[in-house]
Amino acid sequence: MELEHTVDEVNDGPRRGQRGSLSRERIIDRAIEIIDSSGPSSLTMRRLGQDLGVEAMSLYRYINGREDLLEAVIDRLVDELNVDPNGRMAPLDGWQAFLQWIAHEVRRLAQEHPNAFPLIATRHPAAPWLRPPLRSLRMVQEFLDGLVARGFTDDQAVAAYRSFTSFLLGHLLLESAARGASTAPVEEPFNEGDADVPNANAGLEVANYPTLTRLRSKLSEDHTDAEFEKALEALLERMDLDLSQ
Amino acid sequence: MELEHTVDEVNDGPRRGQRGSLSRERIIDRAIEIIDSSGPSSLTMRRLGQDLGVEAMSLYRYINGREDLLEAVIDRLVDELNVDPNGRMAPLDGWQAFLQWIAHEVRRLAQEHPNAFPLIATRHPAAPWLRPPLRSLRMVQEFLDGLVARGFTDDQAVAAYRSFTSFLLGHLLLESAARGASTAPVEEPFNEGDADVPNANAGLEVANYPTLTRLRSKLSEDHTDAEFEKALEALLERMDLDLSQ
DNA sequence: ATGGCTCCCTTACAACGTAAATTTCGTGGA
DNA sequence: TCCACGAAATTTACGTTGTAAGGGAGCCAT
Repeated sequence: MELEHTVDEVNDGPRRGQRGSLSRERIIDRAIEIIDSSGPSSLTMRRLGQDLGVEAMSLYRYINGREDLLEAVIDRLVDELNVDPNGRMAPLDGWQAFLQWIAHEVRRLAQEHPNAFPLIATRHPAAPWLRPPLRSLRMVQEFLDGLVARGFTDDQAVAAYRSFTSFLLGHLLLESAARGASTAPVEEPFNEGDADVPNANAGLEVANYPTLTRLRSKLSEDHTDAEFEKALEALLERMDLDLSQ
Repeated sequence: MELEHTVDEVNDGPRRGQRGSLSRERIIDRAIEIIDSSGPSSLTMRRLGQDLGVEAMSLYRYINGREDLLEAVIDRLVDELNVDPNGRMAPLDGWQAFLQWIAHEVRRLAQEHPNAFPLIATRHPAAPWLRPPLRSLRMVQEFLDGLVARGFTDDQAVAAYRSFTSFLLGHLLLESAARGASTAPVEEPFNEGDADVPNANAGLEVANYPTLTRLRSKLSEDHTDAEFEKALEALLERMDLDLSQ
């Protein structure tokens, strides 16, 4: 292999190919870009190395293997969330505004990285009591602190953590699955036209289900924004009720 | 390879090793057992073949590749759900009882297959308007029919489908993640004691977060049952309110 | 110069999914 | 009884993956 690589390289990091061009940061960044553009299964050590102008094995000086890399990707994404709206929560807005802020922060993350969100949602966190998508120690600490500082008891804060994570996970995972399906180009190889009896494209099969045929267009409508806001409001109302009980 | 295989074989299907011992059914069954016991990543064509007393390539007569197998596994699991409580919904209980029934059906599935549920939850369904975990045409049809038959308008039924799936996904995915973590033996290889600076076991790191240390035991408590019921009731109440608005 | 870093590359291997060709075997007609 | 035939399972092989192990180039202080 010559100084200039034979394969096309995608991006120009700082000092491409030179010594010292690599760093854990740069590797993770690039990994996120790959996942964003074509899903986690397309993130290959060799492909990642090639994108960084380096051999695959070079990555192992900064990364403890592929699993470690995925963890690092998740941590990076989660860490860019700002749980505490006004730094060290000075003005202390109400807890509802606090939760609204967090919900929208996480939602923004899910929308910006629809292909990465399933990772955040389904990989086992470091501790078993951490619940995706609020799955970093710092985050959970700030979450609980934020609520306690706004009048929640310990038990109420913990209960809120549980319902809130369930809520976020359900809504955002389905949202990002929808977006991911349109974004990801090469995720599912899909059945190439096979002669045998594969379940043919669902488009034909749906004709056997009259109710589905009738409601198909309604089912395809996209009201995600409004639904998210509605459901979030409902959750907050319920929590308010539980608090004053 | 002699008549009796050299490797230990796990199970006794009908006519182990004989001709005709294989079938799509048996393959899928075995695949589910493997996933249940050690997670999807441990489901290997070679391992599956070996468990069935057969070479890996033999499976391809009945299955269209690994992706197809995973789809089949999901379909099988989802198909064993009985959406319609009293066959062809004769007595027509109220819609709340109807949704309660379904919720508990799906929850039972999630609890019986904690390692498989993430698959059901995150793999793209056949049509983009299908939302896990209610992701089969038959199921959604029966769901919508059930609600319409109980007085829902089309729009209300579709809206219910969306909130209901979000609810189920959020709660059950987190539940099964918790159970799966204790069940799955060999999923995450975990860092073996590395001399370098990997993020050490989270147990030490948690000391830096006072609120977490204080609430750790509370966070580890398991109230999943009560929480699920509570949240389900709250969802139904909200839907009731939306209906009468 | 020379030893010792750090950083990256080369080589190698086992495990994976699966295409293609081949063997094995139960079965029904001659 | 034999044999051909087709279905079922195996054999072989290839490309791709993650990664262990060791080698070598550049640089620095001695």
